[in-house]
Amino acid sequence: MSEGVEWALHSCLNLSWVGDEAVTARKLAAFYQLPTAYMNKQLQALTRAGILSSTSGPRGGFRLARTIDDITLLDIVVAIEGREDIFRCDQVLRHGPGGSDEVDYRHTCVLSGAMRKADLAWRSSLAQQTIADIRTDVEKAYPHTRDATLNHFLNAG
Amino acid sequence: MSEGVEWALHSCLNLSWVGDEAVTARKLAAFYQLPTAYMNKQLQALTRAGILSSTSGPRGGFRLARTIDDITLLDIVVAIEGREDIFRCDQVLRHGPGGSDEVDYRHTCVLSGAMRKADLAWRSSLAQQTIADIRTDVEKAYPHTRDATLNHFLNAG
DNA sequence: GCTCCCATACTCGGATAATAACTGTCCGAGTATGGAAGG
DNA sequence: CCTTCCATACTCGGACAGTTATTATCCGAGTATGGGAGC
Repeated sequence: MSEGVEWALHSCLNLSWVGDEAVTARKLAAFYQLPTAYMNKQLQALTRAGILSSTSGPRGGFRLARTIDDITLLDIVVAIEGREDIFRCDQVLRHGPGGSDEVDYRHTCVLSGAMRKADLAWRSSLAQQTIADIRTDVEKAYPHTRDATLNHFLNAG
Repeated sequence: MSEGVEWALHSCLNLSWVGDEAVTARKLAAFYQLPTAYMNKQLQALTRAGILSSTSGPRGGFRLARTIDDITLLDIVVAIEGREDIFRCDQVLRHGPGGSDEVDYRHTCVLSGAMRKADLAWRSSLAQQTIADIRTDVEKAYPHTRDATLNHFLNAG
């Protein structure tokens, strides 16, 4: 899985602390000493998915487009990685004896169904966790993080 | 995820029908019109994992090394893909403000934990399904498959 | 006829290229800013 | 002094290379087979 997911997750969390002010890709990347342009690429993906909104020009940047209650980990993963399942079924049964080009074996193959079941368990777990939940947990476990992050974005950089 | 997983899953199922006789990589690949040498590579991985046992020379090939009750989908996935999590945590917090090289953020980072939770749900689902279960389901849904497969391996090729 | 031996053909196994995906980078299109000119 | 305009600098956005992982292939090491020679 692409490492961009990790960047996106942390950036969304950071943006939730910053609040309404737009933050540039440069600042979000510098926070973790990551390449700016590539970080920008991930933020673009989040924007296309409707998780962030972007503003051009001076005082521009990215900000959250929705309430953090309404941003699940699955949303972010899908925005970066795409909608495809972890296990991709190439339908080898199609080329086996008695295989047909007109059957969608992703629906009939038992193994495909079994793997899909696991995929759904994964997605379900991700869909049940929102950025709001994560933020709450972080603030409970590491109370200083919020202010430290806020200061770093507003003062430095 | 590597397509080799799909090949491995179907091959294990097919081997469970064949029984005790060794089947060559050539035959297992030809069954789905797949490249022989690359199929061989996947079967090697399964052998290293202790799922299959291999025999060289004439009348050689691969056969199941364990009871199908004792082969889970997770075993096969791990044999092909390795033990790494779906989401790999590169510990970006390490390079953030206040980050330390001596902390393992895979254990402290809340986001990492959340992603790991989903990974575990996925693995748990895979671990609960054995090849025996799959075989039972296939034989119920498609009663002719077992004999058709057996005939194809014993007579043809 | 039976046993032993050997050449043979067949199989797996790991080392080696071709391809695709991910990672990283660059420059152009568009925009809010901030100052200068004019009223 | 206030308003309007414009040049400017800054931002995102998509198009372009470099690098790693996946896909595919090849040839050598080892082994059970099957026939032939010898007893």
